[in-house]
Amino acid sequence: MKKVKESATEKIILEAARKVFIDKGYYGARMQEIADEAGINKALLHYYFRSKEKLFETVFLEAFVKVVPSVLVILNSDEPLFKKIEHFVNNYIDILTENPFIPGFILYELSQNTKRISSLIRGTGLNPQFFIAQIYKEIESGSIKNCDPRQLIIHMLALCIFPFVAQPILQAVFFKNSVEEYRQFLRERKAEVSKFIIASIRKQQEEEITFSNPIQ
Amino acid sequence: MKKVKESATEKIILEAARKVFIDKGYYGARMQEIADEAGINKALLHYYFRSKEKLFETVFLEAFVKVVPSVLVILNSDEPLFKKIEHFVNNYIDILTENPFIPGFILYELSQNTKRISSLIRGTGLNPQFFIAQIYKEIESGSIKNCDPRQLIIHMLALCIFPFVAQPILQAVFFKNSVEEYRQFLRERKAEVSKFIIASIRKQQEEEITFSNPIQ
DNA sequence: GTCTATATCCAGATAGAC
DNA sequence: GTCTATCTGGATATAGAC
Repeated sequence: MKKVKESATEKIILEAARKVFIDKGYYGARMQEIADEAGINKALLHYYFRSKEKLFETVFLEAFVKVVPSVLVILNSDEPLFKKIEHFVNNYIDILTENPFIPGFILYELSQNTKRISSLIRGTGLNPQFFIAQIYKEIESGSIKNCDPRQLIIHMLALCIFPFVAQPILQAVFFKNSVEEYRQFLRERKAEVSKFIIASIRKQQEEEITFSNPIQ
Repeated sequence: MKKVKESATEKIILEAARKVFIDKGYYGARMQEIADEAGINKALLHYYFRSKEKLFETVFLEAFVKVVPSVLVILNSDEPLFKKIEHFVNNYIDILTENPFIPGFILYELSQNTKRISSLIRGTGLNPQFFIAQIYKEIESGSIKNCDPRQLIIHMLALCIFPFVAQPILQAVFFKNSVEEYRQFLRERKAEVSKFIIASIRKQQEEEITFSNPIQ
C-alpha cells in the first residue's frame, strides 16, 4: 500500500532481518544482531521500520506469501487429480528445499499469535473449495476410494512439510547428522511421496485410465 | 540424579512453567508470568530452580520424555507390521491429543538449540534399527512393496504429528476456527491414517494373510 | 541517510527480613 | 520456605550531530 520503491539499504535490512527472525523467532531475535548482520547500526533499523514489531510483520508476511499461496495455484489448476498431486508434491518440496526454515518459522509464529491468522487467510485468498470439489468428483466417478477430502489434503501437506519442520531431530536420528545425506533423502522423497499418496487412494478393482506418468 | 522427592511448591512451579514455556517458548516466556500462574513470586522460582535456563531444561526434558520415547516402545514391540502400524498411529494420536502443544514446542526449541539433540537421543535411547529391520523383512517376504524404511517411518510420523503442529492454520482454513470440529476431525483421523498407510504399502497381487483388524 | 550517545524500560537474578 | 525490595544487564527506542 505504501511501498513504491525499495532503497538498497531497505533491502539489505530486510535480508538481514529475514535471516535473524527466521533463525531465532520474534522474541529470540535482537535488533542489534539484525543491524550487525546488515552491516549498519540499530538506529537505521528504526529509521526504515519504526519498530521491531513492524519489521517483523514485513518479514513474516513475505515469508508467508513465498510459501503458502504458491501452493494454491497448483491445487486450483485444471489438471486431473493424480497428475496434480504429483505436480503439487514436486513443486512444494522444491520450494521448501529452497526455503527450509520457513515452515517452522510460520507455524511457530502463527501458534504464538493466533490473531494474525484470519487476516492472513483473507489477504491471500486461501480457499481449498475447488480442490475439495475435484476430489469429490473423483470419488463419485469411482477412480479413487471414498475419503474425506480434508483428510487427504492434510495428508499431502503433512508429508511435504513435516520433514522440514522436524529436520534437526530426523537428521540426527536417521542420518548421523549429515546435512548432505538429508538433502539426498529429500530429493528421493519427492518421487516417494506422490507414489505413496496415489497408491493409497487409487481404486484397483477396475482398471482406470489414470495419469500417473512421472512428468516433470 | 538428584530428585528424591518433589515438594508441593516445586510441583506447582513446574506445572506453571510447563504451561507458560509451552505456550510462549523460551524467549517469549517471562519468569513473572510463571510466578503469577503458580500464585507465588519470582524469588521462589530462583530458590527452587537456580535460573530460567535450569527451569526450562527441566520442563523441556519432561515434555520430550512424555511424547518421544513412548513411541519407541511400540515400534520395538514384537507385533506384525500392519498391526503395529495401527497400534502406533492410534496410540500416538491419542498421546498428542492429550498434549497437543508439545510437538510444536519440542520441534521449535530443538531447531533453536541444535546442541541439545545428540545428548537427548543418547539419553532416551532413540534407535529405529529394530523397526527398520522388520520393514526390510516384510519387503523380502513380499508382503509389502519395496521402499526405503526411513521414508516410511517419516511418513508415519508426519501423518500423526503434523496436524498438531499446524493446528492453528488448519483449523482456520478447514474448520472455521471451531475447536470442536477440529477435535472431531482428529478422532476420525486415527482410523484414516492407518488405513491410508497400509493401503499404500500393501502388495495386492498375491492375497496375503495380514493383520488389519482395527483392534484397539 | 547514517552515525554516536543516551533515555527508558523491563527482564532475570540476588539480598535480606520474616 | 516465602516474601519485598533492589541490583544489574541488556533490550528497544529516540535525540541530535554530521
